[in-house]
Amino acid sequence: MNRMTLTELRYIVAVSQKNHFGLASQACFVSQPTLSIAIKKLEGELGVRLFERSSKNEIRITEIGQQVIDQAHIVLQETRILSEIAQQGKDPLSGTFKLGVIYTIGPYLLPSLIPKLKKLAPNLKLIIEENFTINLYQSLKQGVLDAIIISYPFAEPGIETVPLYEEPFVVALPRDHAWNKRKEIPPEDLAQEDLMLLGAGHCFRDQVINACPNCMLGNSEITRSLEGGSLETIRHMVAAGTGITVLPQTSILHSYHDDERLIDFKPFKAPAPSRTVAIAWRKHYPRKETIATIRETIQASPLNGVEILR
Amino acid sequence: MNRMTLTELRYIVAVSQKNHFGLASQACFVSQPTLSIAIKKLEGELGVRLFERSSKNEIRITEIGQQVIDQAHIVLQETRILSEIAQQGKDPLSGTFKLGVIYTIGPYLLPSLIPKLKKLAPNLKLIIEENFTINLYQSLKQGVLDAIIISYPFAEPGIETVPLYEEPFVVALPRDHAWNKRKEIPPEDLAQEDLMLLGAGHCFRDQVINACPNCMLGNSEITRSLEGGSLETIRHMVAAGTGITVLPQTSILHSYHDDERLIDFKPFKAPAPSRTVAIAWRKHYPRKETIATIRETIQASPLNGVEILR
DNA sequence: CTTTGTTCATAGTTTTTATTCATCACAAGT
DNA sequence: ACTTGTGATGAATAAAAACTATGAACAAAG
Repeated sequence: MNRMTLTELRYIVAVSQKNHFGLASQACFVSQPTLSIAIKKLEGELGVRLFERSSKNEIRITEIGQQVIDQAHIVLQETRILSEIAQQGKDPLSGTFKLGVIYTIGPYLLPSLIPKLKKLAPNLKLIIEENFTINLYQSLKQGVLDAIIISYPFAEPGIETVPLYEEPFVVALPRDHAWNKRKEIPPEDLAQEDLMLLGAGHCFRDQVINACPNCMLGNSEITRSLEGGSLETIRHMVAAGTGITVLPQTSILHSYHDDERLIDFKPFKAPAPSRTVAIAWRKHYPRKETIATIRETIQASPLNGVEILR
Repeated sequence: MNRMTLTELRYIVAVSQKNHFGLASQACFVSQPTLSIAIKKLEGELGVRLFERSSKNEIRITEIGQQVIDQAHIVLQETRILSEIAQQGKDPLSGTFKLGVIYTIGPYLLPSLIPKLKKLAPNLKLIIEENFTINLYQSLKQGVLDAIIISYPFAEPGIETVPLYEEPFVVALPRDHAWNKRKEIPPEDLAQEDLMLLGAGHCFRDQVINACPNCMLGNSEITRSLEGGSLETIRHMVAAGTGITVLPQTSILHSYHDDERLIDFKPFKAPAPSRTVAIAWRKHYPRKETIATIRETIQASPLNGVEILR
């Protein structure tokens, strides 16, 4: 079982154009016998004579030969299109890229990242999903997402990560809070206060709990009613004087609204608790250059108060 | 410069369907390394990664890979169509066949031949051209016609002929002609009469002149005015008593009209002059079977009074 | 009637490509 | 650690495609 070849199709097209085996073979950069044999083989496979050869004078294309050559043109045209498709796909900054970001990073990172990427890679269609780490990981593993931006610790088999930056946590107090004269807050002091945290599932919640011993002892009803809320919601509640919270440094950049005047941000006492933000992808993901571009874009002009990690 | 292969396209389509190199290789009846290497080569040529391989679990198709595979489907589909076209063209009794016939044979041969061929080869589209031998020959040589039916002598370089049948000439007299009691006419007697002949260009004219010595001595004005006429026109004139003529035997079969009663047909004295009707084609013409069918059809039920030649 | 030139076909050989078998490296589960 | 399933790799082999040289057919010119 021997099948027809694109080369053979190129040969018969050349013969049909030159009306001459010798000239056609030159046009194909092969010797004349090569072309003769290839066409003979193709004719044998198809079971039809494509050309009428007369010693002198020109070649004549048979009726069926003309139909076959017309179709060969179509086949070759489609292969050319295939090459073009691949050619366009070569650009790592083209096509669609699906990026997942956890809830507690997205609102602070994306507003600056997306316009920069759009400028740097106008042909890259970026699709963003915000979700919990666990859901992003599932989507990444299944191939629904191309990369995700999460917070350490994050180590999964078959997934590679690179840290992007480290951002310290800060304490957010109402202006009239008793601590508003303090320069810095030791993490263990938070145990005394009504600390509002995000619901379960947010890794930021766990990180804060880890960083601040016993802070969950005074676990109030307010905290429970915050399940499903966002950091922004909690910030509003701080402004309203409901309690205090811990926020990532980068969220302060977004405090250009009214809350700003009603909230005091206090750094933690060194060593301040912090989180490491990283980008993760499947180990065998083929478009690593695209990820590198995103990574560089984030690190080239980092958000305020974070430390770039290389 | 190394080009993509249809086999490679079949491989990537198989992998996309099986999501598994091993299974795909089985589906293609090759070993797994064969398939791996072929795909690697194709990816190298296209400059894009088509599949994301993870050791465990299934293969994932990249975004660009999916586009390439979609296009590969199209290419393969078009090659299948090409094969089908060739398959249909295999039937020698399909397609178009252009047959040329000289003026003095067409009207007598074609009325019986065409229906027979239509029944025998319903898929064969027959196109008929009637013309002088010289014009038919030109068209045959140029490939405009596939075969021609002519009268001997006919020998041209690059053209093959096979005789079909031999038909005697007969003399056509008005009923009231002086010769109407004679059983047969010696060719040389025609010199005495007002013989009407076709115009120059008709080979039948030359054949009659050759067969009947001196018949052109009494070359009348009538004969000259017949330039451009047909045998049927001349026959009408015989019926009208204008003169006598020589006709091929097969034309009598068509004398079912009124002229019949007004014309006497007399055979020539043996050896009666005759013409050999033959079919001719280019030596390298590829559809010889089609010609054989036409030839057999003509010879299977010959016209009245002709002798089949093999 | 031979010679010459053109053209495609064929033979024999070489080079290139495709394929195979055996084995490796890797990651997941057990 | 061991086993299993996966694709990749290396060396050897089979298959194909390619080339050079030559042949056969034939038309045109001497």
